[in-house]
Amino acid sequence: MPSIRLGRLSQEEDFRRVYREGSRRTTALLVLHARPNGTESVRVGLVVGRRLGGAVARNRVRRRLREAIRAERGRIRSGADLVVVPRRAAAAASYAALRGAVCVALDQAGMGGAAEERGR
RNA sequence: GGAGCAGGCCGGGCGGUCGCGGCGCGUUUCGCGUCGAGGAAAGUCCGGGCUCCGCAGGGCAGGGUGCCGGGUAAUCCCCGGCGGGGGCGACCCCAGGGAGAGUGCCACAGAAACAUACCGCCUGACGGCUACAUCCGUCGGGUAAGGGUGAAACGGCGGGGCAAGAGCCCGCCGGCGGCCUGGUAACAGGUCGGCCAGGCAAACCCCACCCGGAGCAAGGCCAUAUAGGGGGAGAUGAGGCGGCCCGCUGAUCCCCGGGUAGGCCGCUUGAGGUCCCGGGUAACCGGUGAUCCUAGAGAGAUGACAGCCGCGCAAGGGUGCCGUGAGGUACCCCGGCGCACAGAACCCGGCUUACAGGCCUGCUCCCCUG
RNA sequence: GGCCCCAUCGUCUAGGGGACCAGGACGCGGCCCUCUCAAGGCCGAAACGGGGGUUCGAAUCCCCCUGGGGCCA
Repeated sequence: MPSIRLGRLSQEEDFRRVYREGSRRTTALLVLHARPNGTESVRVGLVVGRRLGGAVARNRVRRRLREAIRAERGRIRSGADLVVVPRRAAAAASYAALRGAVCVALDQAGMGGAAEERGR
C-alpha cells in the first residue's frame, strides 16, 4: 500500500501498468517489478500486504525497504517505475538482508529494463 | 521475614551522522530553525460532540437498560450504599424489577412436574380359615408423616395430637402480608397475623425508563467534462423525511448513453492536562488563580549506522565463605544475545483485550525477635 | 478509517435448550459383488473456533476474545 519519495507511485493505474508491462525479478525476500517510464524521474511503489503482519511489522518492513532503496539508488537507471513487493519472509529479515536483496534485484532488473527498451 | 489483597505510575536514557512528514523563516533546483505516536494509538463494545438528511413532531414496530441514591455532555461507564455468594482476613464476584396477569417449557426417571396417590400406614364392609384376635384376598374411605425417582415433590427441626396422619395445634427458624421505628431510597430492626402458591423471564411476555437515521469514504467549495444527448413519469401530487403509518414538505424525479474519478476546506486548542484553594465519604464539581499547551499524513511521515550507560537472560573464568563431595552463595572480570504489547487518520469520555521488566502507597494473615 | 455478516466431520451443509442429537451428501478406510475396474450394497473413522456466564442441563441463550468474508468516494 505505501510508497516512497524520490518520486512515488500512487495511482492504481500506474501499479497495474508496471505489473502488466514491466519485467519481474524474484528473490527469497521480495519481488521487484520494473518498467521504463520514458521520463527522467524514478518512481517507486511499495506494496506491503497484510500477510506481513500487524501495522508495526508492516511499517518496519516498509521503512527498511525505503532506506535500502535510498542507499542503493545509484544502481537504478533513470526513467524507471519500480514496484517492490516484500514476501512473507521479509517480515523477519534484518535490514542488511533486505538491502542485499534490493541490491541483487536492482542489478538484474536494471539490465532487463535496458534490454527491453532496446527491443522496442 | 514469608504469603497475599487493593490502588496508582513508568514502560529504556543520553548525545552524534545520513534520511522522512508538518510548520515558520531565508540570499526559494536548496538551506536553517522547530515539533513529530500510545497507555492501550488496538478491538469497534457503549456514550457524546460535529456534519448532512427541511423540522427531529406523534404512534406502531424494533432495539437497549433494569436493587437504591448520586456523578456526568452522555452511557451498558464511574462513585457511594443495600441485598446475595465466596474467602481465616485485607478484599473479591453478581443482567440483582415482575413467576400473587397470561402463554410456554421442565428431557430421563418417577404415581405425580403443579396438582397427583405406586408402594406403604390407618380404617369400614364382605369373603377365606375354627371364634369378634392374628393373617390373606376383593371393593370403598382417610392420609401425605415413611420408601423410592429426580436438578426440583403444596417449608425445616422438635413436641403435642390422632385410627393413622397433616400448621391440625404449640415453640424456634425460614418465607409471606399488615402495622410501627430508622433511613431520601433500596432496605434493616421490632411486633402482630397466619401457614397461603415449585423452577425457568440471558423463554415469549408484563412494567418502568431511554433511543429519529446515517456516518469525516459525513459534508461543503473549486476545477475538468464527444454534452448540456435520447426515452419516460409528474400540482388529479413527482420525489423526499428511519422499516411502516399519521403528519410535514412541495418540483423535480427515474432509465439509457457519456464524462470526471483531481485540488482545497472539514483537520486539530479541547466537556484539555498539571499544581494550588474551596465544597463533597467518593465519583466529581466550582475558582477573576498559576502554569503547560504544539503529530496532523493522504499508497499514508519515526528508519539506517555506530557509541556510552541502564535492565534482563543463559553460559564461561577468577577470588572469598559453607559443604567430605556433587554443589550452593557473595563479589569481580571478559566477550555474547535480547529490551514487552504494539503505530495516530474527525475529536473526546468510558469499557474490553494485549503487555518483558520495574517503582510507589495503603492494608490483611502467618512466623520470628523485642 | 467506518459499517455489516459468518463460524458444525477433510469439503458443502441440517439442527434455534433435553428425547431420532450431534444427522445427511461428496470424499476417505474396510468388506461383499465382478475375471478386473467403475457403478451398486453393507460396515466404519471423522466435527459444534476458544474462554466465561445463565439453566438441573447449552452446538443452541447472553458477554468477551480469535479467525474468515462483504460493503462505502
